[in-house]
Amino acid sequence: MSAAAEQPERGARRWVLHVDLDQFLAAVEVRRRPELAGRPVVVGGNGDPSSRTVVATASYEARAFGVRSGMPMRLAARRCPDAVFLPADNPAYEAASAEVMAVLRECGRDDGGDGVVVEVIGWDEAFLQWDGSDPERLADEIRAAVRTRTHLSCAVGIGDNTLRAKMATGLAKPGGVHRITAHNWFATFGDSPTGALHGIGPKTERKLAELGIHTVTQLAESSPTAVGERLGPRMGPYYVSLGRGMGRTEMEGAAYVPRSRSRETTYDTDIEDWDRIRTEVAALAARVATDVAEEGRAVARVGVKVRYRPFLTTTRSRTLDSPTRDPAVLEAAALEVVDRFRRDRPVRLLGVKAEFT
DNA sequence: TCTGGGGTCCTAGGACCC
DNA sequence: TCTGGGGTCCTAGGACCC
Repeated sequence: MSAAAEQPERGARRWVLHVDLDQFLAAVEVRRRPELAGRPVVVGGNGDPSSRTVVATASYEARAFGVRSGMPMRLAARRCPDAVFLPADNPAYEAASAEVMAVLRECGRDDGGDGVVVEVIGWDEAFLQWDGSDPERLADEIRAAVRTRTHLSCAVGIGDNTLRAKMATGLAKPGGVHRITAHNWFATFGDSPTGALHGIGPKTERKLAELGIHTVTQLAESSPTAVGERLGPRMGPYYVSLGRGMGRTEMEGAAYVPRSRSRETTYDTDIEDWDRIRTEVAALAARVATDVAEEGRAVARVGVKVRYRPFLTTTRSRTLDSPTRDPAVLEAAALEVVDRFRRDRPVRLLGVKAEFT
C-alpha cells in the first residue's frame, strides 16, 4: 500500500465533537406527554416539591422563572409554583439516552469515511472522534438525525480535542453549533476566569487566585511545577494544561466499566435512633448487592457514608478479606463499618458503596 | 430555601515490608 | 546501633462533574 493511500483525503484531519442534549430529562418527559410542551417542567427527586431534594433538570420555560439544576425543590416551587413537578424516572432516561447514542454511532459515514468513535460520558452527553474535513457538516447531520429519529434537540461543540469541543458546546447552547480550536482558544477564553474551564471549580479557582492566577491566559503561562506545589503533583500540571486548552484526541469506544456502585438516601426527617440507622444501612447494602449481582462483579471494598445535621459528611470503609458478591457478606461489612461512626448527632443521609476489584 | 444521587480521580499520612 | 529510603496498601477526605 502506498503512503498516499494511507493518507486521509485532502484537507481531512482529526476532529472531536461534543454532543449535549438540551434540557434532557425535561425533554424526555415532554416527548411522552406532549401536553406539557411550552409549560415550565421541573424534574427531580420523587416529584414532591416539598421534599428534601433538588432539581435535576428544569425546562427552559421553568428556567425563565429562575429555576436551576441543583436548586432545592422547595425553592423551585416557590419561584415557579405553577410548574409541573415530575419524579425522576431513571429507566426512561437511560432508554432515551441509548436511543440517542445509537443514532450518534451511525453518523459521519456520508463521505465514505470510517464513521465516528462514540465515547458516552453521561445520559445526555457524548464525545465523537471523527477524521474528516468538514465538521460543521457532520454537526448538522448529527442534529438532524437526532431530531428526526428521537424528537430530541442537541447542541454540538466542535474542537481539535475534548476540552475545546466541550467548551465550544457552552457557546453552542441551546441547539446550535460552535467551533473552538487552537486558533481561537485564547481569543475566546484567554480573558475568562479560570473557573470557566471544565474541571476547575470554585475551590480551585480560589486557590489559583491566591497564586495570582486569575485568567485562562495567566494559567496557561504559569509554571506547572509551581502550581503543583500548591495544588498537588498531578493536578497542578493538569490545571496548567487546561489553561492551554489541551485535551484528548482519542475517544474510548469500548463499553464503560464502572469502578463502584453506591446507593444513598437523604431522609426528610433526621434520624437519631441508631437501631433504625443500622436497619437503613442494611437495606441500602441489600440494594447495592442487587446492583452488584446484576453486573456480575466482585466487590473488594465496602464503604458507608453518614451525613449529620447540619451538613457534616464523614465516610468509613473496609477492604474485604477477599472479593465477593455475597449479599450477606456485604451487609455484614456495612454494619461493621457503620458501628465505627460517632453517634452524638442526628443523621440526615446514609449511603453504602461497593468498590470493585 | 438550607444544600440529591451517582459517579470519577487525586492527595496525604500511616502501616508494613524490604 | 537508632538510622536509612523505596514501594505498596489502606484509609479518610477533597474536588469536581452530570
